[in-house]
Amino acid sequence: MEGSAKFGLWSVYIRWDSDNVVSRIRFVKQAVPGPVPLSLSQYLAGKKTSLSPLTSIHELDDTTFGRIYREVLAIPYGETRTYGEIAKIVGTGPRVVGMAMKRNMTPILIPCHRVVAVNGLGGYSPDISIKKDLLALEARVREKNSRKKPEQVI
DNA sequence: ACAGGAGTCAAAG
DNA sequence: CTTTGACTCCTGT
Repeated sequence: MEGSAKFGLWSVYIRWDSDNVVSRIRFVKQAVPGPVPLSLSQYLAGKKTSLSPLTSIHELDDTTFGRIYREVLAIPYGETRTYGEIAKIVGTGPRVVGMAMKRNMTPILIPCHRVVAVNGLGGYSPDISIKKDLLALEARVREKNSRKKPEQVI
């Protein structure tokens, strides 16, 4: 199945199968007719902080890229890590982490927007403003949720 | 083999 | 403050 959901000036195209395995997510300018998973539209609306039960087609094996994707998946909603931090955990260089992010077939699901440079945003395809907007959305939702339970703030 | 990245750090200008 | 260079190491060709 495939379709797209609006996100600001862009649309989020998604293709997935009946087992909730997502084979492609991509930002497009023109909407693609068709359904999207409920969890995605709720995430984009700031009503949900998890994309479950969706899973990515990417292998999370013990190759360098597999380990990188595993670490990126573990970054909590609303938080960020730097390329260098991920690289250190996985035991590789920061540029390799950037390379893995660029080749990520399922952005948002594997939250590469939460991986930033040590001194700024870092890059994002096809448009850096999408990364900024996703991080702003998560920060806003996280702020709203923490206001409900002040004690839970770290 | 080899070039080149969504990076990082330190040193120099 | 900005620029430059060394470092890194995996991937596609």
